[in-house]
Amino acid sequence: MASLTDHIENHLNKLLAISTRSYVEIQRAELARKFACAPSQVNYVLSSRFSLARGYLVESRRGGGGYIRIYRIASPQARNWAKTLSRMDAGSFDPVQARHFLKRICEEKALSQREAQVIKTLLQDKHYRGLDREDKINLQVKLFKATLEAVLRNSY
Amino acid sequence: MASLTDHIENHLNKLLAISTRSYVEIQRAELARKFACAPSQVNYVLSSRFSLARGYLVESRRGGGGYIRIYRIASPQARNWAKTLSRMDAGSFDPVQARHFLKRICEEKALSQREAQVIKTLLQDKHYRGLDREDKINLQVKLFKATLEAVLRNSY
DNA sequence: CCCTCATTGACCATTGCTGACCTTGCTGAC
DNA sequence: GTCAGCAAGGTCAGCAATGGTCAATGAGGG
Repeated sequence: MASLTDHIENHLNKLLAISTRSYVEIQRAELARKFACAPSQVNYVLSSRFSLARGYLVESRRGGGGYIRIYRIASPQARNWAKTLSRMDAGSFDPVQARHFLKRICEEKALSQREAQVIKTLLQDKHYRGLDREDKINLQVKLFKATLEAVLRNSY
Repeated sequence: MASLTDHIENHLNKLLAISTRSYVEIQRAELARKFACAPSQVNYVLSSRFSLARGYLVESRRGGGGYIRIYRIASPQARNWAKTLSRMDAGSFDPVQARHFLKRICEEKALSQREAQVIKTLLQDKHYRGLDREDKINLQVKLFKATLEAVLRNSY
């Protein structure tokens, strides 16, 4: 069911695709008018669909002549994923960010759709019902890291 | 005596039959309205008639613009694995057999080496240290099944 | 009379959307 | 220079729109 958020996401992705630069520049109010929604809806789309973990960078300026720029950032190399992975621990782990990370390396072609799907499954809280929060997070981190490392090991 | 459940099952099967895709997409509330029943009745139909054991997969999303998708697993072979999977539970689960199962579907080219590697990783006991034996087995079963379901869902 | 399958409702979780209020940058009057 | 005023964009709490779970209850068939 394509929601408004989905439509706006699509629109922005199209703009990015046809842009000759590495970014696309929009005006929040104008975009809101085009989709007949509240301006803050644009912020919602940006934060839920164009986050850093998904490989985008958003930059903006307020005031007269203000704008919002959305950059598609260049792909990190495989060794950087390892670094990112190693930085993850129970303390800072966030399943949402982890999912974004998966989507990202999937887009980089380092992971197939199916592989991503499999690993994403491990991040679903429902499988860990009955455990306390700490055990759950701990397992999610461990399995997430272990499985990704297994994949990356096998890609050479 | 055709029960409400039977009627809904029939309806969904018709939709599946005429669908051009490998799945049908519905909205729980809407379907409940059409059959004048409680929304949770739909969940009952899904779990009792469109289970993995019967060769179906169900995927859903909550929130505004949410949906429920029902997939019919296309290949008879895959339906067979699904049945095997659905029979696995904490009582009978055995990591050794699970590995054999992986090996088999790997040989049948339904699973890549890398995918198998990922799933094998989560069968390793070492990740579950600190949990009681029962919790461990429980998690291994759940994750094993859930990840393989993810593969099935993506094998079209 | 039981036992199993079917139904329901109360309560919960997740995602999307909006409006009220806040912050920042610019420009012009004085 | 500085202060008022307008023109952006930012934040966040809260409501809306979905679907999920589970325990209690009902209905039929043996």
